[in-house]
Amino acid sequence: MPAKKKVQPKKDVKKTTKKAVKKTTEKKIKTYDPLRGMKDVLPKHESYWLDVSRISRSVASAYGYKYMQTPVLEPAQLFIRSIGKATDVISKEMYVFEDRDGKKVAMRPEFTAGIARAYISNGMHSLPQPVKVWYEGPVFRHDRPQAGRYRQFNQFGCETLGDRDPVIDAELIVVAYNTLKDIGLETLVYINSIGSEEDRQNYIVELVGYLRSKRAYLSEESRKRINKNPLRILDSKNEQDKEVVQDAPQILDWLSQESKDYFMKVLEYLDELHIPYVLTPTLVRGLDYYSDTVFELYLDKDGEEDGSQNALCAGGRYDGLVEQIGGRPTAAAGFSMGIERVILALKEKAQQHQGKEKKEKQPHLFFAQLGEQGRRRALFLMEELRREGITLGANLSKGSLKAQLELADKQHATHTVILGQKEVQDGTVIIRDMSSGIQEIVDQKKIGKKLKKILEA
RNA sequence: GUGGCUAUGGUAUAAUGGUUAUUACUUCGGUUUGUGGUACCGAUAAUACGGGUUCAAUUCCCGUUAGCCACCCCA
Repeated sequence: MPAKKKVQPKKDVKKTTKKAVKKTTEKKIKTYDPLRGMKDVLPKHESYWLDVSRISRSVASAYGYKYMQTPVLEPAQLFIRSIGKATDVISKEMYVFEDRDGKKVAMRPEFTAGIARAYISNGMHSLPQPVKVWYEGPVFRHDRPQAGRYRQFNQFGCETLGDRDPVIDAELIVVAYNTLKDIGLETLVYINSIGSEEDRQNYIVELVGYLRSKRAYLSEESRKRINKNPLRILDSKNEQDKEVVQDAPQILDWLSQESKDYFMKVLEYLDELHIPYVLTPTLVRGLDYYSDTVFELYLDKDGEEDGSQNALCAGGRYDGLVEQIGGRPTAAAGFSMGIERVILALKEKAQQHQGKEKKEKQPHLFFAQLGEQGRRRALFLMEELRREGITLGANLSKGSLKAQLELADKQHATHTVILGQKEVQDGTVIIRDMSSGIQEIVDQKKIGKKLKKILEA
């Protein structure tokens, strides 16, 4: 304590001098960064986001899926009941809080539960079955951020509710596969069946028995999981564990005949569709509601080993979920895709292929204006042109022609329309070819036609 | 949640226990007022935050925060 007291006065002196210096040199207001694990999507990445969105929705609707939205906020209990209290997603990752009425709410950690809830809330069981929907939007998980892993991220996904048929499972996989393919990513489908609830219970008993007998050879991590979550040991990355798992009983051998037949049908349909899949007996999903078919789509990197965050898409059947949250028994299945991961993969791919791909020069137009008269006339003319479907870049707040041409150049404009005092008087504009520098005087009434010609060329 | 690495203008970087913290790009302005892609000049702008050691810390130490990586888990 006495030592501390000695230091105290010194501190004060330092603080005041530092502050004094800061105050005179700058007035700094605290700035804010995005919250941990949250990302700004920047204009320069516009095309990634818009392309992925456009392609995924067009594939989904081509297969007959309809768009739907559910709220970001739902009763916390909905997710707890459906995903499972013991799962990591619920027990340590969900954003839960009390709203101003003291109601316990959660930000959705995934879409499926909300979709199932909406199916019940809106009496969708009285629609022709099955009901096929797609969705897209942000979900939230308070996990530790890493490459390809954020606390707020976006999912695109499809769900088919109200029927149980292997062809549905196969269709969902095709939609996921084709979406990624159209986006430009070749993937491999990893697939397994975890059977019915009963099958799984029987299997777990057997598995735990086996693991206990090999307890000594397991990693410390996995030993803890024997009782808590034995299925997860199956896809452990630990080398020791992998060896033990190799000889472990396989869930496929414990499926009921019905589940086995069902799964075989799914695989047959996939063969029919020429979808490359890898039968993966160790694939188990982290959410409680899955039953029978489960699958994941990974980037098809030939030879390379999968990183941990490479699952672009995952899904499966969840026949018990709707009933679990209070609806009538309703078979259902679906998948969801991590948009950030898809974009990450696209960016990596773009880097690899840099230089190989030609940059297509799309004609882009710029409108430069000079002086108050020119600006007024420009406002009017651009409005007219836009109505004709011609889009132009411009910066009306810039005064000098030099600055505007500079901007036109930065935007890779192929042609620039120039309008100054003189042109206002004459009722004309100058159209400048940016690569050759050749300029042409055009009557204002004919700009539309002229520009359309340029755009078509 | 656990462990490892990291933190300098908007971006990318240099350097240092001691004068005014380097350079490039970007942004903005200018090089005689109406012509860009080159050149030149100028302006803005940083040692993440808090504490400690020291006469002196951006530099060394500790904590916090954030980022990256691996694990856990997941999209």
